[in-house]
This record gives sequence, structure tokens and C-alpha cells, in this order.
Amino acid sequence: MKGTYIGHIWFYQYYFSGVMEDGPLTLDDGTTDVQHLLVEPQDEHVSMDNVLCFNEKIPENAMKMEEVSCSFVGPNYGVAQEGGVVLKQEVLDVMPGEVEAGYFQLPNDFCSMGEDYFSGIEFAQSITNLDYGLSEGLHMSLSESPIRGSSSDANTPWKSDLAITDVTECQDDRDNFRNSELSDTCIRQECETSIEEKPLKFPTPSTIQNISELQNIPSDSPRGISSDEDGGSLFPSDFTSGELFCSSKIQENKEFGLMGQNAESNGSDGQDELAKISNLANTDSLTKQKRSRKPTRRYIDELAEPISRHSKKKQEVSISIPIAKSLVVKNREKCYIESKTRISPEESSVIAIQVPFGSLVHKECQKSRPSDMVLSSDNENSVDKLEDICVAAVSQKKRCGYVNAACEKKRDGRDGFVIAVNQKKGDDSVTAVSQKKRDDHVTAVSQKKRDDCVTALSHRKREDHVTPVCQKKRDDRVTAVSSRKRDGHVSAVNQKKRDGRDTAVSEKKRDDCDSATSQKKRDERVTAVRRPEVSSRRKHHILWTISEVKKLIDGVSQYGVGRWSRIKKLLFSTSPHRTSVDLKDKWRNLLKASGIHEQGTRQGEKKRNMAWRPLPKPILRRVCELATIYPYPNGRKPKIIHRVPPDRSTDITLSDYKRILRSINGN
DNA sequence: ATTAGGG
DNA sequence: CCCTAAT
Repeated sequence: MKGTYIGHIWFYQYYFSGVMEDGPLTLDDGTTDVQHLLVEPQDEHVSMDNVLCFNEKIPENAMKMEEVSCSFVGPNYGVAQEGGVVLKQEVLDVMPGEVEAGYFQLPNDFCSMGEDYFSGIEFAQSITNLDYGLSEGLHMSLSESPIRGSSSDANTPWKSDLAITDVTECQDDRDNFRNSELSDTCIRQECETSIEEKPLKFPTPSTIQNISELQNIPSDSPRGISSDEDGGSLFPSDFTSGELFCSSKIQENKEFGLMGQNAESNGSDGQDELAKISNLANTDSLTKQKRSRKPTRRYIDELAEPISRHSKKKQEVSISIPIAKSLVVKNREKCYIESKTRISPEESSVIAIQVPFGSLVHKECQKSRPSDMVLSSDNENSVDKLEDICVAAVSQKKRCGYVNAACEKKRDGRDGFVIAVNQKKGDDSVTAVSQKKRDDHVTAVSQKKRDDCVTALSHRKREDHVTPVCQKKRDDRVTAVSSRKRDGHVSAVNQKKRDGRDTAVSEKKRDDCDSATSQKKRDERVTAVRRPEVSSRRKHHILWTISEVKKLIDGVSQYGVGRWSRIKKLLFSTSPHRTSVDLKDKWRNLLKASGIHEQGTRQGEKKRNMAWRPLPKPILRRVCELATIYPYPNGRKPKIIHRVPPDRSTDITLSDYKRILRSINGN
């Protein structure tokens, strides 16, 4: 439930954008969500996902896609299948286990599809192209194509591979996690494959174009195609340095290898049409496949991991964002491989670099809370909440203007992603699943803290779930990364300002959580980064929404002034971020705003009040009424009375002044 | 733990 | 909002 606030905002935006409507939201699967999250970071990937999703939704396209994916998936038992499955999952929520069924069915579809299938293949190719364009690192996979060709006798296998690749692309993000499982194998293969891959280039520029069209990644696609060798076109020359590249390639290779095997097994399916696709297609597909997968992951990781790391090794920090992305992806892999070994050095550098980044990380915790809050608030009145959220969002934006601005770029693509993330968060927080960990870590902490911790924990869990395979590395890296990403994106987005108080309070908790959650390396990194950030950033004020103000007023009218704790309990139980003190302060502010005790002072003051008092008149009116009934400080009625005497003196002066004026005027 | 109040 | 003091 919690973490809603942000989530709502995002949702709101999301709906408006209409991009992800069905996809992310519908996804129940935590894994899927995660994938989305991961994917989002990459604009390209995101767009792809969206496209794919749409396609799926669209009857025709969807049919093709599914069929293709299935057919392809079938062959690639491991990777491809996963990809295909993932897609289905997104749409249908199909579980992994179910995938098999889909897999089996696919062959039928494939056969029945026949020529249609072929068209589907085109689609796949286009997709592949997209992938290709998207997955910068994929070009590496090309090397595999030859391998496959040799290994897989018939074209069909290739076809399947291609199809798989396409599917995979769509799912790349999602697959990435899964890929992680494969990662072990991939890693092994990486070294071998990576070398071979480079030499191979993708033969089909046309496909690339198609891809670019689909993905809207004009620059990237060309680059990807032409640059298989270059790899670097996207990446700075420095960047291309073997390690990163290798890492990405390795993953791809792994996948590829898996794919290839699968494809071979599938070979029996071999449709004539598929055969048409021929080696080229195969190579392309292979290449694409490889790329797509790894890139995704890396990309995600990368997001999580600031460019700083990259900069470390490569000085590429200054690289443009797109480039940075690609780099990030590659780097990510590299990091992935190297992570353990290098971590210490990277971290040191990272930390230094991350300083800015760190702030984002720090936000993570904050974010989680805001989201939670939001959720809670949402519960109340959807409409009101929406408005509130909007308002809050707006206000937040203002406040966090700089942050938002920074995030805006990615934001579009990410919105969907973010939403998904939020959902996840919410789910996690709410879900019993996460509780275990949470309890373990957080249990001791009070609920408030717990929420914060929970969010943090949930993140971790999520990661864990998503990346079951490479847990060690992944956990360290991914968690850190994901958290970062999240922080960066979400926090930036949310940036809402979590109550200063909460943040302050949570700080300790947070630390605890962090430490508890990842006592691993993360502590060193994140904590180090985070704590400072936290200290610097805390103090986020959550905007009071009109609905909240209304509730407060109702509470005051019901329980009278001064019963803040009661009002809090009864009316604000859902909004953990509003404490009794907050209520009190807010009431105080409302009184000021209402001008009740304003004493009819000068116009200047009134105007000034008006300026900072956007409250609706009815609300102000109610406040005034209540104020009269319940003078603010409980016993303060007298105060009002007190007010009179002072006024009198003041009045006298004024009257005198007026008289003087009159006299003057009269004269 | 709550509340009032100042900063 | 934050923090403190008083209760």
C-alpha cells in the first residue's frame, strides 16, 4: 500500500502518457515488474517494450508476436524461451511454469502459421533490428551466428533463433534478470565468444533501419549495425576497452549459446519459410539476441550504477547520455564480471563520483516512504487523492525542480517503469513475501522505520527474486544499482519530500535497514554514500493536500483542538507521514491562513497572507468557525480576548491616525 | 507519549 | 518542518 504516493503520481502520468497502460500495470508478476523497472532506464529498450506490448495488445500484431515468440521460444529452451515467456507473462501474466505449455503450443501455431509465420518472421526481424539497434552490445553476438550456423544445421533453427531474439528483445529487460541465471554459463562463454563476436558484423542494414523505425533509435541502430566492430561508435573508444565489451559479449554469448542449442533441438520444426530466412537472418537474429539481452541487464544495472563507475575506468564520464547508456550497459556487464574483484577500487572511485549520484541513492529510502504514503493516502479517496497527488506532484516538482529536470529526459520512458517499480514496492511492502526479510532486518525497528526499511528491503528482495542466479554479484551490484536507479529515478521523481521529520527519524532506521539489508559491500558503498546524502538532503516537506486539510478540519471539529494524537490516529492512520505534531502545526498554519487571529491588521499583512494561502474559501471559512469554537491553544480562548486589548491600543492609534487624516482631508 | 510553542 | 520543553 505504501509508496503509493509516488506511485500514483506516476500512474497518473502513466495513464496520461497512455504508453504503458496495460503492460506494466497489469503485470502481477514481481519479476515482470522488476524487469520493467530495469528496462525502463533504457529509453530505447523501454520504447521497445512499449511497442511490443502494444503489438501484443493489437490483435494482429499480438498474434504474430506471440506466435513468433512461441516458436522461437520453443527452440531456445533456455534463453529464448524465457524471453518468449516473459512477453506472455507481461500480457497474460503467465507464470514461468506455464511457459512450457505455451512453448509446446507454439509449434502448432508456428506450423499453422506457415506463411503467416513468415510474415511474423519479418516482424521478428524488424524486432530483431530494433533489438539490434537497442542492444548495442549485441553486435557481439554476431560472432555466434556463424557458430550457430555450424552447430545448427537447418535454417529453421536460425529462424527460431531470430524469432527468439526478437522476443528476447522485447523481454530483454525482463530477460535480463533471467539471463542472470544464465549468466554463469554466459560468463564462461563470454571470453570465448566475445572475441569471435566482434569480427562478425551484422549484414542487414535494412533490418537495422526497420528497427530504428520501430524503436525510434535512429542513431543507435545504425551505429549498432555498422559498429559491430566499433561497438565503440556508441561507446567512446576508451570505453570499448576489452573488459566491458567482453562482459557484455559474454552474456550475449551465453544466451546465444543457449539459444543455439535450443534452436538445434527445435530444428525439427524447420519450416520452409524459416529456412528462407537463411543464415543472414540467423546471424542477425543471433547478434541481436545476444545484444538485446545483455544490454538490458547492463543497462539496468547501469542505471542503478551511476556513470561514475564508468568514468572511473574510462574517463567517459563526459560522454553524452546515449553513449553513456550504452557504455553503462557494457560497463555494467564488465562490472558484473569484474564486480567482485574490482569493486574495491571502483567503489572508491564510484563513491567519489557518485557523490551527486549518492544523493539519489539516498532518495531511495525517501522515495519508498513517499510512495508508501501516497498509497495510504490514495486509499482514502481516489479522486481526492488523485488531485492531491497531482498537487503534491506539482509541488514536488517545483521543489525538486532540479532533480526532476535531470530525470525528465529518461522520465518519459521510465514512467511506465517507475510505475511498475512503485507497484512492486507497494506490493512488496504489502506483500507477505517480503515480510520475512523485512521482519528479520527491520522487525526490531518501529513501524515507521519499518516502512522505510521495508521499502529498502523490498528493493533488495525484488532484486533477489529477479536475479536468483548470480545472487552474489547481482545482489551486491544489482541491489546497489537498482537502489541507485530507483533513487535516481524514483527519488528524483518523487522527490517529494518526505517529511523532514520522517527522513530524520528514518535516518537511523534507514541506516539500520541498510546495514541489515545488505551488510555486504553495499553497506560500504551505499551506506557511505547514503548517509552523507541523507544528512544533506533530509528535510522534505510533504505538501498538505486539500483532502488532508479537510480531514484535519473534520478531526478538529470532531475532537476539538489539541487532540492531535487522536485525530492522527483516527483520521490520519493511513498517512504515516503526518504526525500529531504535523497536524498541530498544520492547524496552526491554517489558523494563520484563515486570518482568524489576524486581527484585521493591516492590509499589507492580509495581502501577504492571501498570497501564501491558496486554501479554498470553504476550508478557510471552516477553519475560522472552528477557530472561534476552539481557540487554538486549547485554553487560548482568552488569547483571542487578549487580542482585543492590544488591538484596542492599535485601534486607537489607527483611529487617531484616521482622524488626523480626516482632519487633513477635511481641511 | 502528547502537546505547546519557538525557530 | 524541526526541535525543545513541559506535562
